[in-house]
This record gives sequence, structure tokens and C-alpha cells, in this order.
Amino acid sequence: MSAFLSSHTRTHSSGALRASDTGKHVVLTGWVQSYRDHGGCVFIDLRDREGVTQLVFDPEFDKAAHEIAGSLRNEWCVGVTGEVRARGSKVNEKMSTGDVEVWVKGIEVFSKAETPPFAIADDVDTNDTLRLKYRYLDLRRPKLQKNLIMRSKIAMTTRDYLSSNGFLEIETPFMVKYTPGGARNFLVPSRLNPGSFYALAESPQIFKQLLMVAGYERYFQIVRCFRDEDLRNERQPEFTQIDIEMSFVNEAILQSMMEGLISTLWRDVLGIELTLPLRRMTYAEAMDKYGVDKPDLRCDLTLCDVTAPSGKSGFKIFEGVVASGGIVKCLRVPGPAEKLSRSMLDGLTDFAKSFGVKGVAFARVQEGGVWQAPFAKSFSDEARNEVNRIAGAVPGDTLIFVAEKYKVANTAMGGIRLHIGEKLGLIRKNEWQFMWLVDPPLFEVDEATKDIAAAHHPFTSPRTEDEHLLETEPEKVLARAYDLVLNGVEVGGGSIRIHKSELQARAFKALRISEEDQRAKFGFLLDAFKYGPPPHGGIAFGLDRLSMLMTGAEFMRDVIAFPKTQKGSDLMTECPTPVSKKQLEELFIQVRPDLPVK
RNA sequence: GGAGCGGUAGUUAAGUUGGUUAUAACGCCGGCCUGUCACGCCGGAGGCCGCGGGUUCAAGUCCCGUCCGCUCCGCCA
Repeated sequence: MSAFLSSHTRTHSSGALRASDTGKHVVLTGWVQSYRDHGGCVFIDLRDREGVTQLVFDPEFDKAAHEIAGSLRNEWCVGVTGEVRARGSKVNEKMSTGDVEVWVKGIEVFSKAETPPFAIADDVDTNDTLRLKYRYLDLRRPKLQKNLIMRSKIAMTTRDYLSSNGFLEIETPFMVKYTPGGARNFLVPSRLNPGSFYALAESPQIFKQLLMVAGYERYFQIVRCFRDEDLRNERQPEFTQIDIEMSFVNEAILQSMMEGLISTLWRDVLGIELTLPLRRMTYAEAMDKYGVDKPDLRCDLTLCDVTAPSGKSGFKIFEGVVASGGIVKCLRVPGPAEKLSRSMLDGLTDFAKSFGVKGVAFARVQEGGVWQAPFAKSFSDEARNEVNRIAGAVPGDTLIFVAEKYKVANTAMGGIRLHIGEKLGLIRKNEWQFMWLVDPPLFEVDEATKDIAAAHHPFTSPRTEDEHLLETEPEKVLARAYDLVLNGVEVGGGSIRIHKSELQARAFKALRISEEDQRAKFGFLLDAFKYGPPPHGGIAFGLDRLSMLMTGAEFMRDVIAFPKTQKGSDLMTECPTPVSKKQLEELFIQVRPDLPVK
């Protein structure tokens, strides 16, 4: 037990002291941020999670403390007692505690520190490997501490809001039945059931619906989900959802309740008032104008579809694509044309190729609507004028074209739109652009295999007015689903569920899932739905993504205390690892290193 | 599954057409310094150039392979 702590309790955090505290005797604890030894006087910046305070060690004020101060080094953990004094003319404007300093009378070194592998400061640029290996040091950095403090506040505010609106926080299992389809599951072997496995839940979807059947009416959970898919900046193998389900609601009621949550978060955590209701946009409009189902509305550039005129333009490449069922999308970049340099356009072609397009075409619009482009001569005047009209092109503009299959063209052009927006500074970084994306398709059809799959999940309700198309043209059926999009990021998504077994049977049939498969995969859910299920719907928000956006973090790793790398490993604990033969035998598992890695 | 970028003192980087002893800044160690706050001044130590092959009289540099990290496409109902 520390002698210091047996007689002292911390009185203030290091970020708390102000001029009004002058004269107080205080006890502070924290870490040495920096030391400045002047031979006589020694200055120490003491850091804790709330901030930094300057400590003064003057040999004439306290000789013993001054002697210890001379030996202090960065990241030593110490406790001090002392007197708050105003700094007078020596105020440090850069520090929130810069009006005062603490003249130290007593100090205890709780623990010394080796020189850390990187400096504990926000502005230090260090590679990710090192940061992750010494995560506990990285987490000492003020920026990460601020992020995690805000994340905690987001979670608490969410609990408060939902709880005060009648939602119950109910836990659901992580170890669940494996169901094929959808995201790949992590598997957990069952020692008590040789050869059988649990799956780690990719979401609590089915359980929250069962809670509705069970009459709990309003459920939420801040819950970990697990998906064994390839990772990205915004994708961790385990991530956290704010999972919500409500009975007796339609889209309007649910979305309004969620807008309440979002606006409460923005008000209580960020101090920003949002204007409600949030904007709605249909999936069709989003794909048409932005090429994606999560448009970033901070950028005003929009796409347009010029398939019709391109198909009879005389330009062989476009005509060929249109004839084989593809589309031609165009992005109009307002002039003057010089903003888009030749090298920028060339770079764009490489960028676009990463989306699988074969090429990108550019045309500079000149007086009279004439194009300056390599293919200008092969493009008929009539078609060109029509393209100009659709795009709203005026002299000085640059038109960018991609001709591809529907999905590739849209994905690539959606990417190009933001790429150009970024390069030209056309994305308004200080805005919060929310929108509900509504009326998405219920099913997705694989272009190559013609396989049909649920776009969301198989329990999503079709729009009532589209139900009659389930058997005849399922690809045209739109869903009672919605995504909440913020600044081009999908932060949440959900749907009104099917609660009538006849409709569910038709949906399964459209998905070509046999009754046998239905029983095997979802039998318990179908059984449950025989016993008076209420109409219900829900949504799930990505807490990691919300935290990222609200803190302004560039990387998801910066809002997660102990994140994993792109290969799913934890560099600090060095996991995953092989396990002993004995452990494997206990689980009746054999490892096959002879099989090829796919 | 695919594309791109990166790996050189503790850290961040530089390293020319392959050519003497691999630089710099910060940090670290020692000394000096009573008002600094990215303190300052003087001195010093510190290298498996990710790893393994190859080419060459000679490789941090060129070639092949491999590992790790990052970004993106596919994938993520």
C-alpha cells in the first residue's frame, strides 16, 4: 500500500484546476507528460484522462520534493500534494489549466516507466503495428481517451433515451445455432457434444423477433456481433450494435422514435440541434443520382443516366454496352475545366479500374455544347445534345462517363463522384447530412448465377402494394426496409418484419427455400409465429461507426479500445494462436495443415 | 480471391545511375541552467536496413519468394 494513498485522496483531476482554485491545497495523481529541469526550478506537466496541469518544484518551497522531481522521467506515475497558485504574467494560453500551477510540497513515485516505444502525444505519427502492440500506451494518448470517453457517453445516452421510452435491455445468446447463408460465422466447438458446434451470433436478429412474440414490446441491447468476413477500416470481426425492436409499429412510428434517439445523441453528446424529421430518399433515387445506397449529401455533384442517347450515338463502345443490357452513367463536373487537370483525369482511370470498369471517358464541353474528346467525332450531334440536356451541361463543364453493367457502372461512378468531390474540395466537411434510405428492393439477383437472395434478411416485409409481384416479378418487389445514412456512411438499418405465416411462406418460395430447408434453418421461428406474433419491426445502429463519425475519428480502430488488424489478429495478446494437441483432442478436432489455404 | 502502398537507430523519415565509416530530427544517457511550457546550451551512446534466396567484384538500393501492417475491390442476408 502506498504511504501517499494511505493519507491522501485525490481532490481534483488534472484538467479541472482554474484561477478560482487559487490558494487551495490539492492532491493530484497522474503521469509525467514532460519535465523541464532548470537546475533550480523543475517544471512537470502532469497528465490524467481529463487534462494536464503544470507542477512547480522549487527547492526553496520544498527541498525534498525538488530532489525527487529532478529524477522524474516521462510516463512515471506519481501523486503530489501542493498549493494552487496563479501564474500571473506567465499564463499558458494553450492549456485549459494555463492560468494556474501547483507548487508541490509532497510527492510519491507510484511507479517508474521505461522509455515508451513512442511518445504519448496526439501529434506523434507512429505505425499501426507498434500502436497495437503497445495498445495500453496508445490508449493513454489524449485523443483516444477523448474518443472512448465520448463513446461511453453515446452508450449511456442511448440507454437513458431508450429506457425512458419504455425499451427493456434484454440480453440474447452469443453462442447460437449455426445457420447457413449470410455472413460467415465463427464456430465454437462443443466439448459436451463431440463434433457439434455453436456459431457466434452475427446479430441477435431472430432472438429479438422472438422477444416480440413473447410480448416484451420494446427491446434494445448494446450488443457485440461477430462476422468472419474480410475486414476493412470500418469493419471489425467483432463489432457493437445498438439493437432495437418494437411491436405494433409502422415505419413512421419507428423512424420517428429513432430520430428522437439520434437528435438526443447529437444534442447531449455534441451540443448540436438537428432539424427533424430527417430527409427521406428512395433507393431508386439514390442509385440514379449517387450510384450508391448510402449517398454522401455533403457533396452536391450528381450523376445522371444517359443510356438512352448513348445507345444510338454512333459511338461503338457505348452502343455495345447498351446493346448487351448495360447502362451509361454520366457525372457533370462544373467548370472551369482547368480545375480537372489532365493528370487528375488519368489518375481517375486507374481509380475507376479498381471497381472493375474497363475505361472512363471524358468530354470537355465547349461553346455551342460541342465536346472536346477523343470520341467526339464518333458521337452524333443529336445524341450529344441530348446528353448535354440530361446532364445540364454548360460550356466549361467536364463530363465523365462510364459504360458498364448496372451495378459496376453505379459503384464506379459513385466512387468517382466522391473522389472528384474530395480532390476539388466539394465535400462540406462540417455538415451532418442525414437521410433515411427507403424503398430498397426486397431481393437481390446475382447477375451471373441468377440466384435470388434476400437483400436484408428473409423476414423483411415486402411493401403491401408490391406483394402481388412476389410470384411473378420478385426482383421488382420493394421492401419495408430503411437505412439511416450519415455523410455517406450507413450507420443503421432495419425493417418492418413479416408477421403472417402465409406471407412468410410466399417470401420463402420466392427465395426458392424449400419447406424442408425452412424447417431446418428457422423451424423454431416459424413455430413461434404460429402463436400470435405481433406486427413488429426494428433497426440496428453500428455503435462503432456512430462513434467514429461523432468523434471525427478517421479509423474505426480509434474508437475501439482493443481492436483487431485487417487479418483479425490482436497484436498485443498475439491472438489467434494454435492450441495444444491435448486441447484439440478434448474437442474432437483435428487440424489439417495439408489442405490448401483458400 | 484480386489491386495498390509501406517495413532503414527507441520513434519519424532521407538514402542519388548498385560503390568509402548508412544520414537527419525527435527521443534516450551524462553535464550545465530558477520561469519553462515542443525549454535552452554542451557532449555521448544507439543499426539483423522485416525475413529467406538470387544476380554482382560489390546490394539498404536490382530480381524472386515470404511474413507483417495499412488502403481499396470482391465479400459483409
